[in-house]
Amino acid sequence: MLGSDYGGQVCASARALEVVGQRWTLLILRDLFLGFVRFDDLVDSLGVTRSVLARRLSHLEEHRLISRELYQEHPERYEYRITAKGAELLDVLARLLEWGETYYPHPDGPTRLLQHTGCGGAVRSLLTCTSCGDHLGPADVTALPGPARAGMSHPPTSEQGPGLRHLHGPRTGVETTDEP
Amino acid sequence: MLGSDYGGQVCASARALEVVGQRWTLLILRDLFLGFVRFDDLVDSLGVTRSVLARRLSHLEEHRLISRELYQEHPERYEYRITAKGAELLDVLARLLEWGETYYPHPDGPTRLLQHTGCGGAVRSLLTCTSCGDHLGPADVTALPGPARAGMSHPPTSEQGPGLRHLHGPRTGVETTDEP
DNA sequence: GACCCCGAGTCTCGTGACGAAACGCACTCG
DNA sequence: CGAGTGCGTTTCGTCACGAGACTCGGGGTC
Repeated sequence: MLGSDYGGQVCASARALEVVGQRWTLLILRDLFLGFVRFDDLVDSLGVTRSVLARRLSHLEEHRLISRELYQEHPERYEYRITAKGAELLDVLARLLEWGETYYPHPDGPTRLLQHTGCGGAVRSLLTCTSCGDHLGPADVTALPGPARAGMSHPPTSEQGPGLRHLHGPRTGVETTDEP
Repeated sequence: MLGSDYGGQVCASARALEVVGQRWTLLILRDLFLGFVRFDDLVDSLGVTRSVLARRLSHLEEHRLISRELYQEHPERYEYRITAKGAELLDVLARLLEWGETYYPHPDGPTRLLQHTGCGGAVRSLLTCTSCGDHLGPADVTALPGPARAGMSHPPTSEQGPGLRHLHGPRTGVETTDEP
């Protein structure tokens, strides 16, 4: 499953998902961040098949989200490091982690915490307005077509345009059906 | 289910990806946010197969990330709305969008912009320290095992622990190999 | 040298998810 | 009555994945 081609899509999130949207890819980056940097460590930690892992690693390297570093010659052995480009996806993982902890919590409590290395505080990924600096909820955000999208497809049944107006207020709690 | 099983993983991001990690799922949520809320609109907008779309929608509804709303009786017709639970993944999409625009830009410029509905400013997803309030880069963050992970697997080759110490400084530019 | 161990992939094979496109259904409209 | 609409479902071939054996280069021990 999870091929990587999303056809003629113009939206940048589709292009991002063509690179990191395949099965295991994001989890591999998470593990690299956690310090699992060698092939067999990744296999053990993730439970991914060796063949799939090899494919993903070379794909990630091709796109320069990771780099291979020699850590031993005779037998040549490489470990994998996240590049800056790859590291910028950490926010995505952080948000996914928060979301998972919220709606599918582990019975014994959180499994991972992110900490600000400097001050030791907890780290969250927040939607932030670069103009007024406020932290926003999903309902405070409107999507606009950018320049590259002049006259392209827009929602047909425009009785509800872009946005989430049926959810009201920031960090809304409506229908917050937490479930096991 | 549906090939989305990430085995015995304890980490919450794996659990999150079991729900939204399948092909098309995140893009479906994006389109719902943009206002494509009916079946055929989604098919046209995404280019996804009808059968796959139907599977994804019912999976998303099962997990209460979306809800079906009757918009016409005789023939019963439903449209799909994002719930608050689903809307909280908007951050993930926002970050993915930014990342895609940065590293795989469309020749004609950005394709989507996110705007603060209140003040009109641009919206970004930022790692934020809840204690000191700073905005952080990936290299400023350390991952800690939480309570549910007492004595579980940690990186074996601990010569590099969790974190990204080989990238230095916030929002580092090292190796920022932008490429076509 | 004989033997086993290690880490990092590669190969083979069976299953199952996906893509394409036709089909079914319930209802409206002319 | 026949055509059109909106929403799925079915069928079928292909391709990606999971499981696990296998290869390869080299080290350690005796």
